[in-house]
Amino acid sequence: MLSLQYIRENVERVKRDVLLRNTTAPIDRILQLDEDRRGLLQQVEALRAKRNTVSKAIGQSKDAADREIRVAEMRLVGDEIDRLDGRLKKVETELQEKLYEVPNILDPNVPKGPDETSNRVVEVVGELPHFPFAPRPHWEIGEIVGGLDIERGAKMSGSRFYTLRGALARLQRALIQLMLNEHGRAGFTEAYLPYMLNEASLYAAGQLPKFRDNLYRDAEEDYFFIPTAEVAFVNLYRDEIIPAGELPMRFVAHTPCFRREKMSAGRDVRGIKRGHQFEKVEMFVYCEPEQSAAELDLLVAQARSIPAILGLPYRLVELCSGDVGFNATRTFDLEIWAPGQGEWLEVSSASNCLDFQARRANIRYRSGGAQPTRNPHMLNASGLALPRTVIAVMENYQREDGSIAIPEVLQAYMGMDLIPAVTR
RNA sequence: GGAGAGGUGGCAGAGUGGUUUAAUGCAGCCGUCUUGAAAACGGCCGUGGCGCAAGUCACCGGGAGUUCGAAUCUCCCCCUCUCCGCCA
Repeated sequence: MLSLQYIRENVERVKRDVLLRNTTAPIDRILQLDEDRRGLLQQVEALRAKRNTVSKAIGQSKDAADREIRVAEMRLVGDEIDRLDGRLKKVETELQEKLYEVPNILDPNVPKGPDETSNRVVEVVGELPHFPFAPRPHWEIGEIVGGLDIERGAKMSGSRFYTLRGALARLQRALIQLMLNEHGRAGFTEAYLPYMLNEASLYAAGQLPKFRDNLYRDAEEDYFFIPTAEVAFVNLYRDEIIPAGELPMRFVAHTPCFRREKMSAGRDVRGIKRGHQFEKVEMFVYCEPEQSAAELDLLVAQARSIPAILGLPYRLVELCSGDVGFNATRTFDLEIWAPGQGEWLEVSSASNCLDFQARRANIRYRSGGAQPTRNPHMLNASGLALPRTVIAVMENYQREDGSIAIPEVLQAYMGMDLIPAVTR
C-alpha cells in the first residue's frame, strides 16, 4: 500500500507507473475521497471537541436546570456526530479498498514493456550441456530410476499431486538441507513458521482480497494455507514497532507452499513442475530504506549461489514493468536450464517491496534517538523452489541409461554418487 | 472440548461512570552536581489521524451497544494462563 501523502504529492509518477505496469488503479477517485475525508474529519472533530468540553462541565455543574438544558443540547450534537461519522466511515472504507488496488511504484531501472517478452536477460552463467544422446524429460527419468509416482499422487489427492520415493525423495531433502546451510552460513537466521495463517495475515500480506482464488483454506476455521513463506514472514512483525538497532534482519525458512493454480489449469501438467503443493526455501529481509537496494543484490547473490555450487546452468532475468508483481518495485528471476524439457525453469524470484508491505502490515521501526518511527523496507527471494531444482538436477545430470549422477556437493548429503537406473 | 482466572504504555502495576490531560514505580533520554561514574535532585519520556499554526481527535485485546459523558456498564468475538479431558 502506498501512503496517501505519497500519492497526493506524486500523482504523475504514480499514474505513470500504473500505466507502465499495463494495469489500472483508481487514483483520481482516491484523491477525491481523500479530500472528502479530510473535510468530514474536521467537522466531526470540532463537534467532538465541543461535546467533550460541555460534558465535562455537566459533570461539574451543581445547577440541575442548567444541566438539563446542556444534556439536551449535547444529545443533538451527538446525533449530528453520528450522522457525519456514518458518512466518514463510508468514505474511509471506500478509500481503504481503493488504496489496496494501487500497485507499488516502479524502480527507475526497471525495463519498460507490457509483458514478459520484454524481460531483460541480465546474464547467462554456465554452458548449456550437450548430450551425445537425446536428453530425457524428468518424468521419463523418474520412471527409469523409479520413485517418481504421479499416478498414486493423483489417486490420493487428484491432478497436480505426486509422490517421491527413495533416492528422489532423498534428493529433494538433500537440496533443502544444502540451501538452508548455505544461507545460514551467509548469516540468514533459520526460522520455522506456521503453514496456516489467519485471514488478517493474508490481508496484511496482500494475498487477500485480490488472490483469494489461488488460496486453500479451512472450510470451518479461520485458517489459510500459505502459498509461500513470504506471507508468514511479512506477518512476523505485523502491528509491531521494531526497536532501534535490530535492522537489517535476514531470515531463511523451508516450508511447503499450497496453491490452487486455478488460473493456469491445463498448463505445465506433465511431471512435477507445477503442483498444488511444493517445497520451497525462502529468504526474507527487513531493513532500513537506505539499505534495500544493496539487500536486493545480496538476495540475488544468495539465490544464484545455489545453481552455481550445483553446477547447473542458469540465467538472471530482470522483470520488465508489465511483469513486476503488485507488491514489488523491482524483481530479478533466476531460471535454470532444463535440457530434457528444453526450457528455462523459474526457480527464484527476488523482489524489493520497499515499504509497501510494511505499511499494509503496520510494521514500523525506531531509527534511534528522538526520530519518529519509520516503515522498514521488506524484500523476499526464493532460494530456491524445490521441484524445479530437482528437475534441473535430474535432467542436467542424466546419463544415457537414464541414471542420474549426483553433483559433488550433494554426495555427502545423499550418501551416494549415483541414482541408478532400475531394471524393470 | 469443559471449568475458572485474566488482557491497561518498553516492563511492573493502580484505576468499576465525570479534576484520568491514564496514578505510581522501574527502565530510557537530557540537565545540575562530580576528575569520571554512582547516588541525589530537576526536566523529558506511547502510537496514529487532521491542521500553516495554535491546537484538536482517536486509541486501555477486537467489534457492537447504553450514556450528555465509557479504561470503567452490557453483548459478541479473539488471545493468554491454571486445572480437567483428549492426543503426537
